[in-house]
Amino acid sequence: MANLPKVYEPQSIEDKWYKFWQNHGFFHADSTSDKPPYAIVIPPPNITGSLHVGHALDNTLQDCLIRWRRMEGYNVLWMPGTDHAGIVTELIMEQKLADEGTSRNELGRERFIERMWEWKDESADYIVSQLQQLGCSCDWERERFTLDDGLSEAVRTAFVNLFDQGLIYQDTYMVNWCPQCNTAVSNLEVEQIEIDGNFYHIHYPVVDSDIVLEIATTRPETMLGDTAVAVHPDDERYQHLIGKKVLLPLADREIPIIADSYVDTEFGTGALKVTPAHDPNDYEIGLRHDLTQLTIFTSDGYMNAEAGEDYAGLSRWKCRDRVVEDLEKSDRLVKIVPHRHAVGHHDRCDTVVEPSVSLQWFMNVRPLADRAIEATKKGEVQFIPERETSRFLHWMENIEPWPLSRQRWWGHRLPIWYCEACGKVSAAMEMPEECECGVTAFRQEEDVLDTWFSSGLWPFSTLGWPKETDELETFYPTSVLVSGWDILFFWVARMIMLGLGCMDEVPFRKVFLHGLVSDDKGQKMSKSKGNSIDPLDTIATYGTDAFRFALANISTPIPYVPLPESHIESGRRFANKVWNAARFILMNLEKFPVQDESEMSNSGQKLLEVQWIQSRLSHTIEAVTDAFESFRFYEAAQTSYAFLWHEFCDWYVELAKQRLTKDEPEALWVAAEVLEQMMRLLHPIMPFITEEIWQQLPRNGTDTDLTEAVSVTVAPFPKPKEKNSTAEATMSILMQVIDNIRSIRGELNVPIGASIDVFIQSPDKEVRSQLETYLGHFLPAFTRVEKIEIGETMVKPAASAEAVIGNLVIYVPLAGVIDFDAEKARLTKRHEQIVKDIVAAKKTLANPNFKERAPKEVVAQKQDLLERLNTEEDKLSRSLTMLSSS
RNA sequence: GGGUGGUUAGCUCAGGUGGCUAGAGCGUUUGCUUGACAUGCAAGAGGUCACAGGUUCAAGUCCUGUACCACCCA
Repeated sequence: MANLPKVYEPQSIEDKWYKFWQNHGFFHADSTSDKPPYAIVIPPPNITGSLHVGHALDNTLQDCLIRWRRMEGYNVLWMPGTDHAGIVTELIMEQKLADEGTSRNELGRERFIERMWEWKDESADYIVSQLQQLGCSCDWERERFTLDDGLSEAVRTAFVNLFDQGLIYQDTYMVNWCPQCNTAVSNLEVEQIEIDGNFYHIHYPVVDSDIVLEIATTRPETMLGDTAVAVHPDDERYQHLIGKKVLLPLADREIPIIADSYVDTEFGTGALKVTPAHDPNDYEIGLRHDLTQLTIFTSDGYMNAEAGEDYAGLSRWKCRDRVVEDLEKSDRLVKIVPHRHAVGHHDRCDTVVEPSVSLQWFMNVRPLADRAIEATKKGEVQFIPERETSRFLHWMENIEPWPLSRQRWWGHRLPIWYCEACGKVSAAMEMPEECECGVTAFRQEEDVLDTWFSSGLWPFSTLGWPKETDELETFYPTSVLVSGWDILFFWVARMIMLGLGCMDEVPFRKVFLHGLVSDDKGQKMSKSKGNSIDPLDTIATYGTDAFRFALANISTPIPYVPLPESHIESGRRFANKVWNAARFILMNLEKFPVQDESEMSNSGQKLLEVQWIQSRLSHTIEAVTDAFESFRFYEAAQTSYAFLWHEFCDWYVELAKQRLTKDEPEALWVAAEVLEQMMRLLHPIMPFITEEIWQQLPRNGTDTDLTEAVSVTVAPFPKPKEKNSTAEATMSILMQVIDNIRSIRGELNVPIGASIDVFIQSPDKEVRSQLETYLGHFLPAFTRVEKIEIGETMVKPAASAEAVIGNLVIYVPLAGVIDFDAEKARLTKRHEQIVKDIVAAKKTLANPNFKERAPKEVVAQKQDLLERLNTEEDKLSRSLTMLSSS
């Protein structure tokens, strides 16, 4: 065996094993297998360059599930791919073009798209390599991209179907318009951000009177598009003005004063300027009162001619300044009051959106939303954590039409055809041959679809839909979707609706929504905030497995999961611990080779510590399996960590060492077997180190699935065996005795090298016998002891420290060493705690109702506790008295 | 304004359906180069489970209210 380095070196093994797995085709799913299917479609990363820590978390958790199920014998498919991510990717490209001194308009649509494809190839390759470095066991032969031919066909098919069902329609409506990106966006893409703005109070003079109406607005420039002023019909202050007109300052237009109950009398001055073309609420008021919609902005956020010649050509912000200035000059500005309010920003470019009226394509999602609600209520799709269900349902119940079209180039052009002659609109997979009017010339819609439309088809378009493929047959609906909760509405909801619409079945049975990775201040990590961790840097510094362990370890069910550096370091230490445990075992196996692998599990079967560790291992396997089952990855990680470090290494390996000094290798062989199972158990979380170690370990030869497996990746996931509560109980007493002796030594500053004598008194014959059998062997592994004496009764040796465990007392004579004050302080502290616990236990037991109503076991347990505490208290208080009098 | 989640050790978090003497990691104190591991070993310190009521034999856990924090939606 090669020399194993003292410190685990992840870099030297990760590439090797990933290539090994790929060369063996372990990740490739079989579309016609008899094995039960298990499928996950990856949330396709945007081709915006590199992955961030959120992707690392999301994909680590998916890989855990995938690897676990693969080992459990499922026919596993992890479908990978990337998303063209229309607007964001275009923004990146536009920045690149600007750096090159050109622009997308200069390039033209065709050349621009070519550039995008070049970028896509580069970015997708990089993303794939990052996922591979993370250890993701995706089926790379099936990698997809949302603009692939097949997926594009799926988009057109879905679109045409929905159009034919009357669910997709064209309409002139108010939408959120991004002047920066020059496109409509949906509500979801608008982020409300609180900003410090102002309330501008403006006088609107009432026509043919001396009265002025004071209105307050946060956006004075929009007054140029006002077509009314509204007051509440019941507002006594303004009753007499309803039906009159005001002269709109600056524009010098007369506009009506109308009554509408939308107006909040408490808010501002109770008089609302109405700009139907540039405010969603005003738009509704405008419809109710048949007001003119006066558009005053250009699509890129400048004032147009309707704003008046003084303002046309100014930007929105310049215009605001000019309007305020002019109002002041004309004495119409009453005051400016600071006012904090939420303003909608496009989430992709942070530009303030401009609500505008335009002609767009919409999808009426109501019918599919209703089906999604029904499917959810029937449990056809289940959300984890459960609270997400109500968030989902609430959103679905209040869903609004989905604006589908984007005035962009990078994406799926709508399969909408306009007849050049009669203008007839039709939806079709390809350009129609002839229009009803006999003309054969058509023009395809210029707009592209919202990116989320193609993402919404992802769970079945990647499996070949609309073709009827084996993959669809085998893997749809997929098993689970893993994603951050922040895209529940954007993506998960759309997949469910479109899945129901196209496949007549939900796209996945379970949706696991994990938290978002945040920094130690609780802020979501993001590149723009500059507080994010780069996965590749982290992997280079700590190793993939350490990083993955940390990610699994933090993924508790809270909305923001902090990932401090210390957690990743902790992961690295754990990897190193695993490495060194293996190193110890492998080094000693050279000296004590396993004689008969089929006999491994029977090795040393009569040894208490063997029975104990195997029982503890079973508990661990059970807990980890259950944790994966219910998406509690943190529990899987923590349970494995605690067992491997604090039971296996701290106790069992130390005991095995002890056996080796006597040339008894059975305990070592069991250690090898336990470790072998632990490598399988940990493999989903830490794939690389487990493979490296597992390959070198002997395997129990009775299980052919195990012995024939060429990789831990395809070895069976460990199964719990029978537990042994007797061995666990006995071991627990021994461990407590040892702990107490070590405490005495530590707290009373017994020199490390000094040997001590130990006297143990116990009235329990069985316990005495167990101590006699094992203590002599166990103690030297953990502490330096010269002589042990065990008896039913015992006189406390002079100048000794003591410890009490129930009715068992330990004396450690420390003549010349003992510090009586320290010993007294130690016992007093323990005594005080016990007295407190006794009071509490007595109080419970004193209550007659407790004995009547509590289950028998609970009562017995409590009585038992009190008895033990009383015994300990008795012994401790006696010792304390003696200490005081000496 | 509506909704959801949170408040447990110095920090970050665990504590399904109420029932051990409330846990972990990190940090911290003390002592150790003990033949797997100083990315380690050993021994400690550290908590009125936000507050106030209520239900119950029994509340960190369930209910109501309050305070504060975070997020989502309008």
